[in-house]
Amino acid sequence: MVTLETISSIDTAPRHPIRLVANRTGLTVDLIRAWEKRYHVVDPARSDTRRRLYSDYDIERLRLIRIAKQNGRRLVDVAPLTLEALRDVVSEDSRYDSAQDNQAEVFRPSWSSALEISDTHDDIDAMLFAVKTMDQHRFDQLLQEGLVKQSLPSYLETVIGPLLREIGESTRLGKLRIAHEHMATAHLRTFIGALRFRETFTGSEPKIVITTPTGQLHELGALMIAALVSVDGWLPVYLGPNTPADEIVACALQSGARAVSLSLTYPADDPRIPTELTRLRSQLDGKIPLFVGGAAAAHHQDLVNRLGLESPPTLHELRQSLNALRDRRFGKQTV
Amino acid sequence: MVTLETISSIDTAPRHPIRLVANRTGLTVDLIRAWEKRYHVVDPARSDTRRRLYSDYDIERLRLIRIAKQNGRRLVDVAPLTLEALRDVVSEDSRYDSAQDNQAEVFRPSWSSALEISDTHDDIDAMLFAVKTMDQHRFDQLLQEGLVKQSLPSYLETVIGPLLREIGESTRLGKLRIAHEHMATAHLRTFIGALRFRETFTGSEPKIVITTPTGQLHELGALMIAALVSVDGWLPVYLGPNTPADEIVACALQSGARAVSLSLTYPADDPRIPTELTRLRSQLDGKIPLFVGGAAAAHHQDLVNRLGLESPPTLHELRQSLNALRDRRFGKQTV
DNA sequence: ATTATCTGGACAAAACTAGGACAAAATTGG
DNA sequence: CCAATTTTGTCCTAGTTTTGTCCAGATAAT
Repeated sequence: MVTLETISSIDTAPRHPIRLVANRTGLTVDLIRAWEKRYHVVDPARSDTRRRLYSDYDIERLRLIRIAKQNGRRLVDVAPLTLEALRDVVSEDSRYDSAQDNQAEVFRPSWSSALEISDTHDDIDAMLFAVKTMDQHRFDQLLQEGLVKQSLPSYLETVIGPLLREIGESTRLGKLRIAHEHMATAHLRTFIGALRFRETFTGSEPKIVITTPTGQLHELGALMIAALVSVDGWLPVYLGPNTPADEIVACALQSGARAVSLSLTYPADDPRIPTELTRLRSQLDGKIPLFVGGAAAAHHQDLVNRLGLESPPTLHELRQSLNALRDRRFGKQTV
Repeated sequence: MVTLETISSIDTAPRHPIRLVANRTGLTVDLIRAWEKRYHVVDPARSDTRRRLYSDYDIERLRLIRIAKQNGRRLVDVAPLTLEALRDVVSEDSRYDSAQDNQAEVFRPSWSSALEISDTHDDIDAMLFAVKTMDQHRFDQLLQEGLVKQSLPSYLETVIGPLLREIGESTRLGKLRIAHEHMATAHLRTFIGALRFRETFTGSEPKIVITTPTGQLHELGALMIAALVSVDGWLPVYLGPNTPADEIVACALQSGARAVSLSLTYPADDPRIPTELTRLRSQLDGKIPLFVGGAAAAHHQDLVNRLGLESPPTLHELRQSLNALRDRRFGKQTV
């Protein structure tokens, strides 16, 4: 059935520090306190040392109030409302003119008990929360903000990659709906896809064909690689997912690519993978190196070794290999 | 207190701040005040600090007056009318005015005529050539340049749509390789996906869930629709391709969407389509209209009629239907 | 030892109000 | 058709309220 989780299952146990609440709601710590001071918007429990401890119920309230404010409500008017009344107001505003986002659902953070240490973990948590609550605008905002905090490569490695794994995992465990995953994927697809165009190309960059082989429909890994290598002075020829070996070869030859990179994610045991890889290897001959990566690459370690493909275990090492390859051909000296 | 609940009958209780009224009516704050100053179009109550507080009745009046103005009425004439008289005027105007879809006119300037048609054909040729020669950079450049020549809706309709058909056709006939199609698709996917973000969202737009049903893997049509409706004041909730009916329903409910739009392309005879559409229709009930479009929609005409789905044959008509739906906020009150 | 949170208050930015100015657009008159 | 007039949307100033941010000194957590 399609029924959403019941509202009554909201947890009122106080346990979240103010910082986490700020991360999830997109409000600042100061603002949450100011609202409490002025209108008693929420009235969190306190630890024995007077630290505020918020419940999921409180977080949901704050989230709804943020939305109500965006709809033009005044804080004075919405502050005293109960959670149910808040839902009604937000939902009414959304029905007749609609809002940022709307209806709520419980978020039960199973894995965030004591882990809010690192900055990136907070970011990912906030992103997951935005996905769970279908807050598209906030999700885009978080993606964008996260990028300015660090370089593109480290961002991809420390935030986007883990985020993808979390979303996949949560969906598999039923903590996220497929619809949530789809929405997140669509946004990430556009976001990462657009990253390629941050770089300016001179036309003299070596080209690299990037795609996934037949049967592999998940393209986000490949897209990440495309964005990544464009930073390092490659021109990605991105073919999207599910490309037959013959087509990859044709493309590599026509475009004069210097390398080919494949991303393997799911399913890991697709019988077409060995066939396609072997075919690719033989047709590309030894002239064009073939890189293989992704979560499912490990399942084919033997094959990769036998065919002599490159399979750097991390994005970082992939970059290094590619940089070496790029410089080698140019005759530039490393070391 | 009956404050924020009943919407069945129009409430005269004053409770909405001016910003919310502006959001709902699409008028500016300044304009609402100016109308009050000059003609006492509405006469809102005041809070104890002289802030204006509007009732649902006021909002409905303002909304009708805006429509009356768009239909060519002068403010002087409609300002003193009662709500009932306003309804009569508006419904009479829209009866005689077949082009009640004023928005479309803005984006479809009359000066875009014969000259552009040949132009767009040249553009499409150039794009096809860029695809054939795997000249990604040129392809992106052409996509970008084409957009500034005309409005987004007409661009999608006259250039991107035909281009997609050309590419599909050419690939089927063997004039283009699959690799070419893949590359073009990947670039178009990112390009169209990013178009959504050209619009600035105020948070007051009604939402529309856009996706393709299970088995339909081609998402570009759906993506075009997402870009299209975002210029008309909708907030697309884009789920990408291949979404099961249950998930679509869950998403529509959770996000409070006012409409759902599906794109059917290939395969046209997938047996899952009737099942999924039927399921969708029954679970969405009559409350959320379901739009169906795309090349394969014609194959299911019977089903569409039987289920009472909306299936506008062109993008233009889809826009008109959606615009009408967007502006029809209050249920049609008989008499 | 450094970082996070607490309280209370100060301050600044944003939003609203009132009244009026101004120019674009529409209408009227010649 | 042009010119004068009216209508209408936008913008400005100045004063008020509401709201967001910041600071200082103290306590707690890591």
